[in-house]
Amino acid sequence: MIYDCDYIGRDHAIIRLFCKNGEKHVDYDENFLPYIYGIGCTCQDISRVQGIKECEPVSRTFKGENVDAVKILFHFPKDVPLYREELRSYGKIYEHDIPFARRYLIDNDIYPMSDGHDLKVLAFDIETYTETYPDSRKDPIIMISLATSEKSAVITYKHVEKEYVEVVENEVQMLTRFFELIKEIDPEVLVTYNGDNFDLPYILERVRVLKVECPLEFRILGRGATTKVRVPGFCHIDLFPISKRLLNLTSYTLEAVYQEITGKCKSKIRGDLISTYWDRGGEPLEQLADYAREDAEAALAIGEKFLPLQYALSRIVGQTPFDISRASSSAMVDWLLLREAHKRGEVAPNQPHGGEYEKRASQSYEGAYVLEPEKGLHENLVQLDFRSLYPSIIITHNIDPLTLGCECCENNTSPAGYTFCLNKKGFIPEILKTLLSERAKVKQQMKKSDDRMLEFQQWALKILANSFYGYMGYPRARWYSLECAESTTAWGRMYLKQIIDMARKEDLKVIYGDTDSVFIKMKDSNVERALRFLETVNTSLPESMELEFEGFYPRGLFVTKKKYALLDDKGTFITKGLEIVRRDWADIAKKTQQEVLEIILREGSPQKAAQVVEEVTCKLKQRQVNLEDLVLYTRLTMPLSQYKQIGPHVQIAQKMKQRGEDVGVGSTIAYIVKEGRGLIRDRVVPYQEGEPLNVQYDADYYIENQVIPAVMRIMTAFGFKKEDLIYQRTEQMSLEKWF
DNA sequence: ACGGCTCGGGG
DNA sequence: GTGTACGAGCCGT
Ligand SMILES: [Mg+2]
Repeated sequence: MIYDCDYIGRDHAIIRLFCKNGEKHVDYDENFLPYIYGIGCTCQDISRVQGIKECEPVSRTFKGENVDAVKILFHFPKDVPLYREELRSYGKIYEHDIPFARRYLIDNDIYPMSDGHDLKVLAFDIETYTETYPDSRKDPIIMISLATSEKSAVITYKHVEKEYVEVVENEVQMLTRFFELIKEIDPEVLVTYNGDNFDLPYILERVRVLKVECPLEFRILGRGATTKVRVPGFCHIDLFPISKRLLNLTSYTLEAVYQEITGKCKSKIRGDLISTYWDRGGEPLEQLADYAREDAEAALAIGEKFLPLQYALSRIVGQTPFDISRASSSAMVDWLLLREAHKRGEVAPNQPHGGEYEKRASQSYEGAYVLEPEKGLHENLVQLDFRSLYPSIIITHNIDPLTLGCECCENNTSPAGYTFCLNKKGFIPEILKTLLSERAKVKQQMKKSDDRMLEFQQWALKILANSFYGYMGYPRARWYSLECAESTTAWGRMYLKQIIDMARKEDLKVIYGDTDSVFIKMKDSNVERALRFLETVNTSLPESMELEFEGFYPRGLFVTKKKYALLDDKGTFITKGLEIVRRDWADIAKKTQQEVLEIILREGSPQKAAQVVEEVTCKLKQRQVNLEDLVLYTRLTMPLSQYKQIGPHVQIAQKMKQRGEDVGVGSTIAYIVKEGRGLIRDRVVPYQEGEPLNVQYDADYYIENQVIPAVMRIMTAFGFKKEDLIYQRTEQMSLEKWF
């Protein structure tokens, strides 16, 4: 099984395949050469370019048509970008931007992670001595924690009396010991949380500053926001980008992700306090060591959850887990198609060039159909969903850049006005069919076997199949086609509207519908009628399309399009689009919103929810709330001088700086809005934990700009106005009653 | 409603 | 590394 691939050499590339089949070993291949394709030029032209290794005529297809192409070979991968521009003057060039190791896997029909996944995983994490924000040139690393499935440990250089702590003399020795341990443990996979952007570049810099002998190589690829760190010989997986892709959370701190996955809490020591814990020694130091260990253990736990899916995707797409774990689903589809094109002798279209990307990115088209909900609280809801709506539409209607625009299949014209030929094979629909039938096979196997790998395999296949529609509208896609993307959603709208119409004709009450699902309100918990409706619908749908029973919900709250909450029959909450997510909301707003949702769904009482809001506004006015519930946090991400929009946090940072406080890039600004007139940004005061505020907070601001907007997202569904929710000392309502 | 700006994880 | 992110949410118009 191959878990990573790269190449070495200065003027001749040698491919390295990192394998483990029981034993670990490296395979080398020095007989593979970089190449690109040229179309519309001859080898005679090309051989005029000095430095090219070889040129040979080849027959290929391009956009499905036979073409005479030339295969231009180079001595070394990095020669490609060197000669690219010159070669463009002789004709069109293709496949000129494919990293060498990836090209190798594709051309040699090698699929990484193919048999068995018995890889050894080591998770690690560092703690640094940081007073303001981390500066790897001067702030030392003070602890390194490691975790494997067998044990966990912390290395440090202050005395800590804990059985898992190994104490050494200084930072240099700690790093040396860390490298030694990696060698001893001998893992294939290195797991970190945000290691691409923090831990690995930091360790590398410390190694340089301290001139530590380092047996590992860290290759930093891409600088800035897209930094990735490759450690040759290992597969480094950063769980942060994976967590962002796979989970839907309000924040993606290690703690939040760990809790989501395990249901367990872990301790957290704020970054700016770590140096204090270190300096104090004694108990705080022990707590710091515990925290460090927990971090590595948490990363390992998250890794155990996410790695099998990455391995499965890697094996299906045919690229290394290192690359797969950092790729968007559209990028994965691109690599999958590239490989399939190569198998078919098809030259791949180029990525957008010049202004093409911007042009594509700025194009918009009509998306899915969303039915305006019948607002309010409903009971006994049945949800019916199309099974893989977009994949089945693409297959049924043979939606593909190459089948687009035919004259023989007028009856296969999308509501967007594009006709797709049904008499020739489409590239994308064919691959999609294979993925779906693979998935069906895996699901069959799952009935006979309880191999957990099958579950991840079918999940990976599902993810990929569902990514094809988005791919066609993805501006960087090689097989980009706005017409295809547009036609897919157009047909989707058509089918969903058909279902809604049919349901209404059968006298079923449709409460809401979005993209591929409808919610039908039943008279009681008996879902018989909905199931009969399903059967009727399915006989009328095209063969590969199917409407399915998705679930029954005793209660559901519908506010507007895309904003609703459900309570399922197990008592679990499902909310869409309602919750305030960003941290520029104060806790009081988040908590009140949550409480309102709970009361409405569990108790079915919007009136009681309104009362709760009124109570909160009352407490705010009477200054009975905790200061911590009012604090707003925002991070400074650039030097103060660079801000074009002066938000409250920028304003306060400017003030703090004038006062001589150190507010650099990366500091988190905590602030409270105080009473007064004028712009909010002129009325912010910094908040220090535990310090009493010597000004009054602005109760009106927290009511009008925090609590009310947060709960109004929900309460509008019941016709409440904001005046109904704010506590008034004079009873306006009772006055009205008298007249 | 739309477009431009800002942010994220790590210490 | 023969590749330079991206999507959500807010604010001002
Ligand atoms: Mg840590």
